[in-house]
Amino acid sequence: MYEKTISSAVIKRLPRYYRYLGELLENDVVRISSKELSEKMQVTASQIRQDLNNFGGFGQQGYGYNVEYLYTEIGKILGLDQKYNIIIIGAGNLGQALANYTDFERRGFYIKGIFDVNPRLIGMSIRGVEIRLVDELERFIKENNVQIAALTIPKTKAPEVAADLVRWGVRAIWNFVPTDLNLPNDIMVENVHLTESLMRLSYNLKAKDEAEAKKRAEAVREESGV
Amino acid sequence: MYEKTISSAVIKRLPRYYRYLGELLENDVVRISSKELSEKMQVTASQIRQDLNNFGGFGQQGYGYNVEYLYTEIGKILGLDQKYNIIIIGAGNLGQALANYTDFERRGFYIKGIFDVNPRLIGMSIRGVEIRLVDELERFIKENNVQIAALTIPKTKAPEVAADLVRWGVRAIWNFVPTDLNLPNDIMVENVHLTESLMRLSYNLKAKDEAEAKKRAEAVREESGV
DNA sequence: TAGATTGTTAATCGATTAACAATC
DNA sequence: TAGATTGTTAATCGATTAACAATC
Repeated sequence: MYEKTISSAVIKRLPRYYRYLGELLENDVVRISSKELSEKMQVTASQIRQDLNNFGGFGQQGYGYNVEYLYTEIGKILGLDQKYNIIIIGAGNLGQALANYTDFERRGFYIKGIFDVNPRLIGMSIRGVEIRLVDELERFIKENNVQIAALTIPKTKAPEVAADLVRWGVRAIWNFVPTDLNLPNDIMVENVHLTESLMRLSYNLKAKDEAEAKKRAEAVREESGV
Repeated sequence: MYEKTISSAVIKRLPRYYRYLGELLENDVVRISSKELSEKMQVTASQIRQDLNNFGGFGQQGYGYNVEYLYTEIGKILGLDQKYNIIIIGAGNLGQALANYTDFERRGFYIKGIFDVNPRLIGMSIRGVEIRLVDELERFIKENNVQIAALTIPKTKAPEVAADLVRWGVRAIWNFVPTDLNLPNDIMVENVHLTESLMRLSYNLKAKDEAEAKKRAEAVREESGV
């Protein structure tokens, strides 16, 4: 029996559907058609129906989708009906910012520990979560059923630390380090590369400037007679 | 004359090429073929050549690509030969973490100001950059040629603040707020949605668990005779 | 010159959109 | 029942990969 795997383009869109449905729910909207939703989200209705039907038929002909039901179902698909224990490796600015972000818990992601190599930070705690020395990692991961590790450490240390984490039982890495981690295939890696994100912005700014400069140059050429 | 616009799939890959080439450069590698690079980066050589040829012929038949030259050229394409002034709106944990991140300056992104509504924070400074009251935004943007604003404020305020920023001259928004900003087409928006990123991780964890459970179930069925 | 590797055209693959029968 | 809207198949579009002539 063959297992159809869902394309990553579809997975990327699911959280956005989830967000829009959550907002509709907050506004007490009971039902919505793919057409209405498509107008709000600026995608095609066809795409919404195709995407959802990868997972099942959640709608009803002639009616559309029940907002609450669809919201719950997408939540399940995304695994938000489960709880995940997270640790943060690296208690620098970004690590601390993540630890302070309260939104994750609402979705079932619980930050259980923060680790650093700097002994000065040890004992401090952020929102009740203690900062510990990395020496404790192995024991902590095993004892606390840690599934996800957020990596916010310097680039040079990242490959080694990531390999350790995996060896000790972590199944997914949320990687904020600007490098590619080469880990076994069954380990999930989700990259958040902030500098790359900024570069895309600057590309677009520059491309826009160049397009405008070109347009201006053409206008001048035309004026000066052809 | 017709202006070919580069697909966003290509743009997304450019920073990664840039990163790999930077590392090669650090290791004093002088030349590289698309084939060698493709093996390092785990993409096809064909894709590398296609991507680059959107912007020009940077290589040489029989030789490959000069690492330093290609690095510099991709930098120019990404607009990294220019300087950008950034402000951060929202001096919470994430805003402060961004302000502390020194890597951005290396790429030409200069954080010029941090703004908040909380008067208690005013006067504090992070790496020499003062936190100011949002009242000063309009004047500051105009006087400092600010092109990019990083948005790290609560969701409820985001649409209004974004509209103001654009009105006062900001051309690009680096949006950390979990919402879609509806801004004029000529304003660049780059989203960093951390919760969505975590959701993709949890999707993958769950999908993997389910696939394994299924496999186990099948194994049992076979054992019990068919 | 011979070998290597690009730049580019053609073929393939996958994702998006359109269309419509099924059905609530 | 008639109208609306889904689920799904077919058509289109775009992106990736393969192939190879050009050329260093």
